[in-house]
Amino acid sequence: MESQSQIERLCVAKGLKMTGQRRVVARVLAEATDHPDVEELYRRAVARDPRISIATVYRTVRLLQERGILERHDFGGGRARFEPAEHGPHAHLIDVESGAVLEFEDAEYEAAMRAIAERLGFELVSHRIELFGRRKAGKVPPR
Amino acid sequence: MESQSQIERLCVAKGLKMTGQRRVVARVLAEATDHPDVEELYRRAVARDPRISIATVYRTVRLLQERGILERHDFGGGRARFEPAEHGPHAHLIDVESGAVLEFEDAEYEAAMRAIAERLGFELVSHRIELFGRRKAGKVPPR
DNA sequence: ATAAATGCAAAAAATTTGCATGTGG
DNA sequence: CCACATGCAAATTTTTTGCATTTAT
Repeated sequence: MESQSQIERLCVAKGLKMTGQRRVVARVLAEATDHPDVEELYRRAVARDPRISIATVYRTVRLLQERGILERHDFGGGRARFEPAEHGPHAHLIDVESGAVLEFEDAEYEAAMRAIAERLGFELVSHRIELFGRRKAGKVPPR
Repeated sequence: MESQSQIERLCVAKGLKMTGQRRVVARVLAEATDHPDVEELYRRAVARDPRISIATVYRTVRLLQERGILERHDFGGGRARFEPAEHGPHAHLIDVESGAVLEFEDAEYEAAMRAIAERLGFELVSHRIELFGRRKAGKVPPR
């Protein structure tokens, strides 16, 4: 049997019943290096196992989101996109021309964000940092 | 005649044809201190002038967004929410319990964000900083 | 066994669009 | 005047749901 994905481990830790479908979605998410939308997740899931419906994908991402396992993003383009939350602290830089999403570490800013929240009387639960930029001439697109 | 709203001025600057409906939406947006969704914008617009349809509100926010006059946000809860872009540099703190959105200045971080983008080979076009927090016990909700 | 998950298709929401009509420049 | 904006309702798109059936524990 294939080894458990990180996402699946988190699901189990949260006491979720692990069905075949959820395992497939978990694996697809764990393997994604991009930020797929539901339609794309569904496509990838079906490729692994046709015995899954889009309704289940919707139900699953919603569930994982509520459990804090998944993060939902809106990078423009109309549809919600997802990525595992345990991806470590990070922020996004979106290329406004191509829509490509880069990630970068923001460990140094996390404390600062927490401090801001504290100042306003809040305990920081999570954060989102998104920079929208235009690739500078002469620069190679970072891979 | 009522004085022109800031948003309307921007529309004119962009060469947009100013119709009664657009003027109303512009004014509603200019007066909003919150981050209304389309439904809410429509409600407020209709209150000012019933001769407006929701389709026009959709068309208008899309147009203003494309022109960079409006910003679209996804604070969770499923629907897109809007605010004027010329609102100055700012970031949001969302109360995860109530969904309330606070704004705070982030001038001190803007330079840092720009530096990060530069490091990655990008010219910073805009950014988005969203903190999600839980109100700490004993703290009064900031106004 | 049994409470919960799934598929399917229908329903509900959210947004866009075609077209006849109205209107700003 | 006339290109473009609007209203309206229909069409799309996105997401949720009801219910009979299957499945994990």
